[in-house]
Amino acid sequence: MDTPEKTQIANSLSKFEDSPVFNYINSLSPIKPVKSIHITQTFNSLSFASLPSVFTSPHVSSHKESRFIIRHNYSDQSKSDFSSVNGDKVSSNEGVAMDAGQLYDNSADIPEHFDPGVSIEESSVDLTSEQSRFTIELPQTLKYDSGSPDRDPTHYCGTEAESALELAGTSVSLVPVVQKASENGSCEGELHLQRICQTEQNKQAIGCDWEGLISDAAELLVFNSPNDSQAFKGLIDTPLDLEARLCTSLMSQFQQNDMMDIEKMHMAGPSRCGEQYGNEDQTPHFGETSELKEINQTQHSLGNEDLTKCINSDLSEEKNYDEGTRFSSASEPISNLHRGFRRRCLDFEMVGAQRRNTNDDSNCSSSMLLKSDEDIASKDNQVVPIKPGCNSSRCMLPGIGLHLNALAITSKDNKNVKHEKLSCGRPQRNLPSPTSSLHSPTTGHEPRHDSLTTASGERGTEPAENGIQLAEDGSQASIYLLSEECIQDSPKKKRRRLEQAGESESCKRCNCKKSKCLKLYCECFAAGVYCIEPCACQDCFNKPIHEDTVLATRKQIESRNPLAFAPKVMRSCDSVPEVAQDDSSQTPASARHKRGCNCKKSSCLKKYCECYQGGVGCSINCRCEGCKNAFGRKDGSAPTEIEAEVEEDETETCEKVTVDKAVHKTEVLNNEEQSRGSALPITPFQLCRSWVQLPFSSKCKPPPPRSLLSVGPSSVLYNGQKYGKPNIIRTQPKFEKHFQTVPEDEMPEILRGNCSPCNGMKTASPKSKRVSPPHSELGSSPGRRSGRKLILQSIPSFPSLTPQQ
DNA sequence: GAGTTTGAAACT
DNA sequence: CAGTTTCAAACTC
Repeated sequence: MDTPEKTQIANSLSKFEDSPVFNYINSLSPIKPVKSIHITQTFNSLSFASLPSVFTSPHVSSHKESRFIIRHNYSDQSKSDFSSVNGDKVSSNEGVAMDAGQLYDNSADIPEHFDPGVSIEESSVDLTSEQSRFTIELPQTLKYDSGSPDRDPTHYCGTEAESALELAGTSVSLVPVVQKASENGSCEGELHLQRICQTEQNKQAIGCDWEGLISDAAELLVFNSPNDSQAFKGLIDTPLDLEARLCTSLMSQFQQNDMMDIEKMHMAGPSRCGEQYGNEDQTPHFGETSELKEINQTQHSLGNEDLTKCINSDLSEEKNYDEGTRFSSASEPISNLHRGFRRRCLDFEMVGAQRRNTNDDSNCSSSMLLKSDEDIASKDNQVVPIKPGCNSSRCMLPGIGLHLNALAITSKDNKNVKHEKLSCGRPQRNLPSPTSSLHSPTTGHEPRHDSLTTASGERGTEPAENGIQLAEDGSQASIYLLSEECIQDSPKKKRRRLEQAGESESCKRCNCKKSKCLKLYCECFAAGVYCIEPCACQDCFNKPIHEDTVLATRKQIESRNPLAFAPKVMRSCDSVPEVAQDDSSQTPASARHKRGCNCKKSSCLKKYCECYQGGVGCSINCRCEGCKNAFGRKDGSAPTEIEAEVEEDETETCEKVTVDKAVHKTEVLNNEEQSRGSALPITPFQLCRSWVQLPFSSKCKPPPPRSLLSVGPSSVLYNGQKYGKPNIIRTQPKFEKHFQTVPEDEMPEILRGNCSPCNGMKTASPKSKRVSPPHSELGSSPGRRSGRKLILQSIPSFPSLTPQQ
């Protein structure tokens, strides 16, 4: 599309390139220029939305990922331009990203990426051009559309170079597919991508309204990029239907927030759309603000906005779902978390995401790239579930943006997903994490549920269908299943969700009565998410309405303990897969509780024990008495068994192996490490990074969320559990459920990764109840080193984030 | 669903 | 830093 639009885009691109932020980003980490792009965007976004202390919190970083940022950028700038620009840059960046990816492992894949990238660019260009058209037209007619669509496209092209590339690849293929799909309107399950494309096409044809959908799809694609083609297809397919449904039902509420939610979802992970929407209506998450406002304005302007949003939400959800499925394959546990994230993700989560981006970029980007590669390969297959591909380093990657997504899917709900997720996924409580949950497909799910719940009735029937289809497809199926469940508004389902979510933490619900949900007692608050419907809290101040209060309180708490909002369970390695691979064996404990537990009566066999709850074995840091932690005792006895088994499996599944090793090592190493007292000073940034790196990751956020973020660890635990079938307690911790399916990738990463982060976290913790020994992990594990390098690189990004705050 | 237990978080 | 209190989740009945 050589049209003037392109020229505009090119100009915008040049602007971006010229922008100091962009340059800064590029300079930051050699690892992933692509991410840098994101970052830049994030920065922009950040500037828009005040990302207060939240960002500072590691938690946040972990959870959120590029998405938010990206979107923000989009929102900020002419999206179309962005997209085009991004596309161009992406190509260039891709090279960098590719390099990073190569570093990680996927050198082989890189070429593929490039190719896809090229194709992608073209495709992106087309999209952008189309989008630009829309934008142009829309402004006239529908402004809001331009925003969403543009953004999406931009996301597509520019946001995540990796994803973009991947997406581009997918998108390209998708477009045709979509068309076909639109014509045929066939298989929803298989052809999410097609649907998306269709939706896009339709939108184009239709106009602004659809643009939003398209953009959503694009976003989804971006996030899902890896497996996108499939996921997208599914998304696309469903979206149309869903759109109609959702739109009708949800139109009123979601519109504005959807974008944000989606973004958040991506970042944080799945959370209930409905809830989020509801909340968002009141107020966006912590971070939401300027961007949302802008979006909202634009959207509001259009009556169709609702529809678009709905669609977008749907798409995003679908995407999320898809991602979730994919990622779920990678990171299962995330699913639940994602839900919560999505709906409630706070801005800081965004920040976290950003951080993640930086960190994850290395990891994620690599992961993304890897995924993308895989995806690309899989794309051809269309529906092919991601699975094991992940075995390779890529598996790890999944976590990055996807972790949240993965979390979104509850193990129970998504059996298929679990299997698929094997590749990589990460549960994160905080989710804030994690992770960021960039994509947080799960969030998409949940949100959907919430929102859908209302609409669910509408969808309700379909879900089953979708579910079936999805079942076939696997990842998608899982997504659908989730969506179905979510959709099914029946209280029981909700309950299940909540329960699951609660377990997973993704959908945390609190029951605070005296803390006003402004203390770490409150799980929601601790996880960096707003309280939502399911919460039974009293006098709750943890709501968007009280954003200022929440932020202030958060700052306070963080001032006391910078790591307060960091995931309790640390995944040591988020860093690069490469490292993870190397480290896997070396790294002591892939996941450990940040501070360690202090159990005296529970023998670390009940959820009272945070370690157990997080699915992590107790470590030296723990001061527990009579530790019988099924995931790993202080002494390491129990875990060893599991580990041994795991090891056996490892041979088969590298990831698993790594995890187990990690566990063993962690235990053993922990001892060693403790003795060593790894010096790696864990600065908050590092911690954050670590979080970010957390594949969950996130996670983040932990996403970030204490537990959320802990995803990484949980994954580890899971790994151990999974692998360690023997002693494993059936009552798996929240994470465990997720992890059951936990993708190997995650595990490997964690294992590989090195656990430095954890250590850092521990050390960083102000209270420092726990011992700092963990440092050893970082230092000890080679992988860690590599991870650190990455971290360092990524670090620069952080500063920017905080400053923005 | 109410009550108890538990351990983290917060406070002193 | 240690001890105590507060709090809410986890658990039990």
